[in-house]
Amino acid sequence: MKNKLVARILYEIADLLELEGVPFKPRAYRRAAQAVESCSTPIEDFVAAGKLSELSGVGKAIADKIEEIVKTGKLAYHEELKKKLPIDLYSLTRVDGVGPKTAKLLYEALGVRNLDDLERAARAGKIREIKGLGKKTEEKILRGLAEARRTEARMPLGHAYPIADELRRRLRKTGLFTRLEVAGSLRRGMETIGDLDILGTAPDPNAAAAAFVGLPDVEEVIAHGPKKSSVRLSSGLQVDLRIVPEESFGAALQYFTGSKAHDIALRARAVARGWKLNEYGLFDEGGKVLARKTEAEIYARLGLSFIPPELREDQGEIAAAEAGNLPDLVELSDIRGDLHVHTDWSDGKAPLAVMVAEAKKRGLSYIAVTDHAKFSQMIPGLTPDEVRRQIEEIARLNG
DNA sequence: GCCGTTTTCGGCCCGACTGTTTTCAGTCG
Ligand SMILES: Nc1nc2c(ncn2[C@H]2C[C@H](O)[C@@H](COP(=O)(O)OP(=O)(O)OP(=O)(O)O)O2)c(=O)[nH]1
Ligand SMILES: [Mg+2]
Ligand SMILES: [Mg+2]
Repeated sequence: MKNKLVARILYEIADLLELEGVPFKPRAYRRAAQAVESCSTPIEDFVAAGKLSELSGVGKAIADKIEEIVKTGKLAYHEELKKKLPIDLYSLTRVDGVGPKTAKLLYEALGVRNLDDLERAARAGKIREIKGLGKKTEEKILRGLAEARRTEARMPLGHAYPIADELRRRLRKTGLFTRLEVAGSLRRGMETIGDLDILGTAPDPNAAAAAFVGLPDVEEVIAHGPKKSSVRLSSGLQVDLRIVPEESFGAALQYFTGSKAHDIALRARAVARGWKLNEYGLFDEGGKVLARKTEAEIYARLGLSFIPPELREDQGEIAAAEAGNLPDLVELSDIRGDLHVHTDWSDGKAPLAVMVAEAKKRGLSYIAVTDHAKFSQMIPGLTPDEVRRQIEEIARLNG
């Protein structure tokens, strides 16, 4: 799967164009990069099918570039742009607090091209001498280097869930928060998540934020304010917390759930109506509140049916919501059966009748009983005769 | 460079925190 490689090159092009002062194109390249990155289908498949432009944000020009990357592993346009600034922008901007402008400044002042150069310059105390940078920036860069060198690993959704739950439990225990919800890619149910995004309301936001950055396994405080704080845990996982006024909770949940592209599209929709949408609410020309308490109100006021978080990727869901054409998502209640169930006939814990009763309680219409057969002394299993008897009991329960 | 029941041309989201700034640019969500 070459999605990561393609995204990386597109992101670099965005930074390089931005540094040249080119307007709007950086935004287009970033949007395309993000679309490719968050696409769970290999981008090669789109190329093979000639369907790259089906990705919203990818047009003819970028589609051609993606095809070139997939076929040759590189892109002439990208290499040409890099001649003017021959540095590893992608790696350098992975350092916390280092963006394209700082990377360029570091290259021009000190010849820094990569992370090793950056570390040498920081250790030698050269960075604090650059006009516009200082001691704190140098120290922050030194702290950020190790993290930037780690191989980029997004966390599987299933690993992130329990961590988020535990974090929420610990924050709730401080007694300083009234509401706490998980937002970001975790709420959207993405297969992998880059960080944890948590939204809260609190009577005393300063105290709540202080409790957050003071959690035991916080290794680094990236930002600390009454509305927004960010930390890195000792595991390397970043956690972002937004604290908003109670009445803005719906607008804030909409903002913080994202995705970024979905947020931007919704905000543009508000602008087209002469309104403004931010994490505090939807406002008309005069600043009057149109909606803010719930997400549902925000979508309704923008003329859209409610869009479930799982669909919020700006890949056609807004048009569908406007037309009332949103697909029905699979819910827990849609699960009809369980095709792998053990009972106490082998190594399961519950008797067959209990499993059947529980399955009915959960609204399942069938289960497949898949007890072990006898094949080792170590694992309990059914003999051919027991299988026949179990089949009879199943028939009785079905009857 | 992309996109569209306001448009196929003319727009392109909005705000919080930090550091070195004497008034705001850069980075990030
Ligand atoms: N309006 C707006 N919202 C943004 C922007 N960047 C991020 N957000 C919002 C939407 C995101 O889903 C949310 C959390 O940001 P993250 O960087 O954590 O992204 P997200 O959780 O979607 O993906 P991740 O798995 O963390 O990479 O903040 C932005 O540039 N503008
Ligand atoms: Mg996130
Ligand atoms: Mg985040």
